[in-house]
Amino acid sequence: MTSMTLADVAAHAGVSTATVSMVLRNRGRISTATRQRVLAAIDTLGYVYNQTAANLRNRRSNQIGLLLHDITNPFYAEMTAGLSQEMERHDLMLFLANSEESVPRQQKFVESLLQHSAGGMVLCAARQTPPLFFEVLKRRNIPAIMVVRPVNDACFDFVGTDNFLGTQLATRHLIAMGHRHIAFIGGAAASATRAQRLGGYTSTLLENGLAIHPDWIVCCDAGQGAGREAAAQLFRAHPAITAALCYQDVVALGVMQALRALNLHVGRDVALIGFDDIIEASLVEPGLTTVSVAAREIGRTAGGLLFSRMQGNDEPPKRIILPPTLVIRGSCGFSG
Amino acid sequence: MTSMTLADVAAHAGVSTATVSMVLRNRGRISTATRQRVLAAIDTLGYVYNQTAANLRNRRSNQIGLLLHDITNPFYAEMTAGLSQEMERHDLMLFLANSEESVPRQQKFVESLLQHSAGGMVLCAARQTPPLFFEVLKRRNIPAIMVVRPVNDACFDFVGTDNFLGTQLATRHLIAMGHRHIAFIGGAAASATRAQRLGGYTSTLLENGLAIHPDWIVCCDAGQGAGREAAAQLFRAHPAITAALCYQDVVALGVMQALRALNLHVGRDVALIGFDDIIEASLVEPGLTTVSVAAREIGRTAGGLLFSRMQGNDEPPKRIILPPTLVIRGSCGFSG
DNA sequence: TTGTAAGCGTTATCAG
DNA sequence: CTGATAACGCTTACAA
Repeated sequence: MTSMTLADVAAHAGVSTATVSMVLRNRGRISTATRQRVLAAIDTLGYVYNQTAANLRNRRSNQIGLLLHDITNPFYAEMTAGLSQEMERHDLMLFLANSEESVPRQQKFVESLLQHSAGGMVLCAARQTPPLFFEVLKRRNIPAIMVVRPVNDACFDFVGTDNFLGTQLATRHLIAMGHRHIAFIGGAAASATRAQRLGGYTSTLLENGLAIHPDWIVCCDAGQGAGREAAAQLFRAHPAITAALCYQDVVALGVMQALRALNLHVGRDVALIGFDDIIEASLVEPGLTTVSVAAREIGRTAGGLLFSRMQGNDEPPKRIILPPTLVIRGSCGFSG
Repeated sequence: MTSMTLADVAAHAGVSTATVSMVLRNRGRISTATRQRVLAAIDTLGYVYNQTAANLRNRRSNQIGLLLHDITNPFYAEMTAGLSQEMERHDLMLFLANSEESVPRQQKFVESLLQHSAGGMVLCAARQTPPLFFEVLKRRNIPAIMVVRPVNDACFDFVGTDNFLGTQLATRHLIAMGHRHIAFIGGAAASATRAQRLGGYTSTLLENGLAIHPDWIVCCDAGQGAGREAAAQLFRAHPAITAALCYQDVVALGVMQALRALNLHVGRDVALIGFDDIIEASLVEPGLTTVSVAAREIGRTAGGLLFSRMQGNDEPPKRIILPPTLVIRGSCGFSG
């Protein structure tokens, strides 16, 4: 099966390549008669459209890139599903790269996207990304949407959630449940997102006349194991703590393990709230109360925005902040 | 910044386009002097290689596709990370699609891959995929590796785990713990994977002189709720059962709930084993003993094999089966 | 070692 | 409504 070209189809149908191209793309006026002939020819020849040639000719491709740092994190997996769905609606192909926080890998991926004349990209940039990266990207003026992790550069569109409000909601809930000794576990010290979440927590404590104990605020990596370690230390050192707000659900899951090992019953002895609302949050026993950021929705929204940019939407850069909601399950106990 | 071409670089460096192309690809003999000049020109002009043009000319692209049915499933996310890593090592771009078990979506993705002259693909096909799909794929002779879900067609490479061995290990463990009344819960009746897992279970029973009770073998959907329902019925109808092997961890989690409702203590009154080793398996109380498959490794292996096929490796189709291991936690109690 | 030039398969412009 | 034809930017014989 030596591959057929537009010219072969044209010959077979007795028309020109221009006509075939127009039929394929529903452009221009083509009589129903010739359209039928062309379609028939395509069918009998088993013709496969060559998107590469079209992309070359158009100087732009129908490919977009998604850069993540950890596809293994359920939150990002969920977001990816949302984006993928949206991309498919628009007949766009999705390139995926997993930087694992490596700046060179990220750099290389973006360069590849440029080499492929990608129509745009959705980025959740690695933490150590140098400002120059964004400068260069800007100059290329290819649509780029930042997600989840905001960038100190108002030139880029951003889709994310309101971290501050999220932890405010969570902290208020814990206080309403009667807790006065609330810890904050997780996140990387240098993370801007963490700063916001921490802000929602501390400000709510202060608003309610509660003291802030720096010792009750600990960082840890985004993993179950890290959460477990951190919590084990924390709760041993500070038995007064009766509730914890976790930077992420995965951390909260680790904290649950640690508490169990300490013979503390989550939902009765200690209240726990996570952030992200990953699937696992509803599966564990007791269910994890958590701040839901609609990961899938972030993906869909970013996809929609990117598509509109690719269509030429040149409104000023937007920051779309999806409101978080508190999903209440059993991990904080139940109020009367 | 109107984009530069190879010709621009050539002009700037005072050489021909052929020379520039060779420098770019490290082909042919180029004197160090001209190579320097070319590289300098590339640098000063800010030239970006046009991979699309190259792909058109080569009639083949450096793009490969990954089709999954659910990227949201931690198992597949992990596998994706492994594949992505491997692809990057070989400078291949990864297209991702999430079929969500939709045959049309899957079909469309594969067609897109063909239109993009993809170099190959890794597929975990939707469950309802018609045989014709594979027939057509075969005729295109583009390298395609099947993962996780085997296909009734020896023409394709396959990378997956040894389901049979997995349940053998699990069943042996239960027998070694003294169980003689072992049920099998979960999976879809038509699933080939289930057939294999069931085979490991039944053959091990027979090997050990134990009878097979068809009534103790039940299907259910891949969800906690389904597992709970199935188990509730099963254990009420057959109180003699002292152990259950579950098709998946998620099912096992549901079974745990059902047992709890029946006031049966997992790990003491009833032993339970799952399959997959998802995160939750380590979180529940007691921890779920389960068969673990190295998801990331499956991704890496599939990537390596695909790459070798793209390089022209034309050995007969392979079936690479990665061995599962039994992860022992508390759900079967502890021996001596 | 390097240059010339003919494609790769599509799209768009301009005639007819 | 349809046809002829020149790009798009790179690769690769074949020449020099």
